[in-house]
Amino acid sequence: MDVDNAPDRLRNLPSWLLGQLSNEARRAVGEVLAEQELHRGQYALLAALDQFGLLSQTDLSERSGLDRSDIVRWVDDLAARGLVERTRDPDDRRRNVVSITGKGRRLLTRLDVRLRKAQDHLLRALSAKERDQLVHLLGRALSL
Amino acid sequence: MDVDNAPDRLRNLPSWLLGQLSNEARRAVGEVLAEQELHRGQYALLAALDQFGLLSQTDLSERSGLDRSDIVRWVDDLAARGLVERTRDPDDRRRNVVSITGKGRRLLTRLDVRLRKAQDHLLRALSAKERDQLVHLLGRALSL
DNA sequence: CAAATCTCAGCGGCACTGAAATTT
DNA sequence: CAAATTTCAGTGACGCTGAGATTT
Repeated sequence: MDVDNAPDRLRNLPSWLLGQLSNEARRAVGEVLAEQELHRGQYALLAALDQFGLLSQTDLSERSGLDRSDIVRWVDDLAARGLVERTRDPDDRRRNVVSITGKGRRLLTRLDVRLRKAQDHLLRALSAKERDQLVHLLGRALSL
Repeated sequence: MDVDNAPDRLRNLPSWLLGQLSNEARRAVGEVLAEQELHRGQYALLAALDQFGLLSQTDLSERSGLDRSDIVRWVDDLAARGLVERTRDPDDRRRNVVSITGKGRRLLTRLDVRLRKAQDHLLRALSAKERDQLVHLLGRALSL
């Protein structure tokens, strides 16, 4: 995509720019994750479980930005593959307690380098400093 | 979404940040466009036609970032509503020539203020200067 | 009872693919 | 013939909704 071809109304529209770059990002990350037969949502779940330990599915939703409904499906699949474990919370039997397994952790670690490379390539038109700026601005825009 | 709840692997992953903010942007813009019964892709087409005049559908795809296949569907609908016109190019009968109508132009203009407001609200956590920085960085990242 | 949590079925927007049809 | 353009049918990932079941 060369943004210079786009009309001014789109070139100056943050939401359009975000959408275009987000599409490229989705494809780039998707290719890396596909090597491990992971979807992006599943990666988000593993990342949250690795850092925060035991989580209910509601907590998982908050941490990962995924919808409660999709959590169910992703966890089903991850559990079937031995990457996470799901059990009823004995203290509050409405809740599920989800945790990552060693196998899941190793998978996460294995992905780190490949994902960082994909990000660098996605943002190859920016300097390292500019990439940091972008991450910072996106984070601020989302912190409400 | 509060990015602070997210694990570090996601908080520092440009593609995840882009996806999250892009989701918010899609919803915000979608609500504005829905008032005029427009989809985002249709807005992109109108914006390109308004600025560049007559375009083939292949050109429209390059200008708008939409897939060739979706162009067909959107133009079908826009033409049925009298917002654009589609005719065979007499000089090269493989091509369609698409143009915007007066009605289409007026619709575009009517949307400008509402869309700008929606963008401002989407990025309300950022200062005006930071918004410009963000647009600048996104544009650079897409210019390859 | 109300509220919280999970589950399940399904919808709609959207990016994309592959193949056919037409024309150059 | 090969290449370009449009058209068409369909797929898959994804965000999301609404309703039901269970438990507190």
